[in-house]
Amino acid sequence: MTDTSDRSLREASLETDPEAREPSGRTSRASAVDDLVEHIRTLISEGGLKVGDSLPTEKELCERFNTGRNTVREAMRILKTYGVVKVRPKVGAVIIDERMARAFDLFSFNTLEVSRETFVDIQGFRSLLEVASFELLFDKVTPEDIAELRQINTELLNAETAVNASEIDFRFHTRLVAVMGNKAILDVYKIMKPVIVKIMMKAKTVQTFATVTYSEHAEILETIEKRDRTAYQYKMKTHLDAGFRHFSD
Amino acid sequence: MTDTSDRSLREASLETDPEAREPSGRTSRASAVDDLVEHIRTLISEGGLKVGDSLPTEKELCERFNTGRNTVREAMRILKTYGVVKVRPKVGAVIIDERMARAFDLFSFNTLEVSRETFVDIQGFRSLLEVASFELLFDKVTPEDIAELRQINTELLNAETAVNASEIDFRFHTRLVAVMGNKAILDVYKIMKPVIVKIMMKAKTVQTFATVTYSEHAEILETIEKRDRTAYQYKMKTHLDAGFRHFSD
DNA sequence: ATATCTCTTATTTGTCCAACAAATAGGAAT
DNA sequence: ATTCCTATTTGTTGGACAAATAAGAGATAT
Repeated sequence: MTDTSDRSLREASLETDPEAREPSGRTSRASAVDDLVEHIRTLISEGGLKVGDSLPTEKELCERFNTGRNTVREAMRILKTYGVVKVRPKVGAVIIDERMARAFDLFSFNTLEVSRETFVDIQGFRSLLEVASFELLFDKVTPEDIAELRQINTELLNAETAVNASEIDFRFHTRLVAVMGNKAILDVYKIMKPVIVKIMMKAKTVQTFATVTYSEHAEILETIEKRDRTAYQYKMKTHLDAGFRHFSD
Repeated sequence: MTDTSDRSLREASLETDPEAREPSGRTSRASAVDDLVEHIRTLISEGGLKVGDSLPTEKELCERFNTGRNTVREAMRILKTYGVVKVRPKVGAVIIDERMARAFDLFSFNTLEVSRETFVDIQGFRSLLEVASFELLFDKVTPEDIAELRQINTELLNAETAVNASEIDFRFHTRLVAVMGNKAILDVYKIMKPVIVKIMMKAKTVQTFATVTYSEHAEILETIEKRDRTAYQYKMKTHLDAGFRHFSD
């Protein structure tokens, strides 16, 4: 009873000023949560809030935007999932920037099978990063890099499972890409990790990793050491295309 | 009163079987929401649910995992933000895969200024995609591609604002990357859009776009038409490095 | 009689409120 | 300076109602 009257009263007061709280000219036909997310985003940008600054408490957000606490919580949950705020009890919501880490989570849902198209696309991309950019790679690589790469490669020999081995395989190629010293490229590589690892494991046993993969890596490292451009491109391309025959569709 | 007794009763029953509901061996010290997300993820994978299949209703999830409805809603909100479910009133939550689209949202928070490091990284990446991959580009490009690129470039002349012009500039380069026919590369490019557009706008007016940028694009298109590898690489590299001098730090 | 359309109904999601538990920052007391 | 207490804030739950809508019931035309 009292609840009902309260509601109609509150909603009536809202009706007198519909869409007034919309910062941009959008239609406001979205859900209350989406609206609120938009509000908080403008609150961050127009308030000039930087990483480390705090957002108002849940209660203050309720009052400021005239909405319920669960709505505020769902909006904050979205922002948390985006990796732009970190909520700590009592101290409130602090602005962060962990969007890259969230992107990793995003693609870690690994239920779907890798299609032939995805395989071709991903390996084509990797070919671009790891084969075509050999000039940059040869220019920047140091003996320490090669030593580390060789160290990672030897771990392949002791891997106990194919899953374990594919993780090491991925680390080898990640370390190679890291030589280029470009953070954006490295981030992209890490984001793609789940798919790449899945491709690496395709039709491979732990023995395959310890024999075929290991020696291919070793040969690739030799071409890098000798700065043999032609051999590097050939070996790496062959290495990346190895899994191709398993898509006989 | 009744609320309190109910609660303690329920929680007591839970205490008898702590962590029993944990599918994996993780500590269960995470929040109820995070636990529930994990539960639903295993529900999807172990249930073999595919895109298009439906999840149980909120109420069923409450009963099955013995949790409150708002907790279920926050968990579903996370999954919605990830782009793995789409919830429609009455019909329930349907499994989708719009993670790539969500990744775009993720990086569309554009409050932070582009640092010199980010500029160098991003442009280095673009250089890899647009300069180093000229062989692939020249191999696949068609007269229709070039016609479309030229059409996009002419739109630069009629742009009314710098924001508008930078969007067209981005479309030009996106179209160029699309020629390679690799979806993964194109997706990465689109994800980076906010940063790239911000870089494009750096210290440029709408006049700059209509004069300098326009003619640089036109020259690049000519080198592609003539399959002039050397000229293409030089022109494109120069084009990408243009904004460099604005970082005099 | 069948098909199609409209209306009703029951179910489900969206939002809000109230209550309590858990964590903790900040102050009070020692 | 340390310890304890308290008030505030977030985390979780239950309940209520509004809004949307899928499914079924009923009406109408062919």
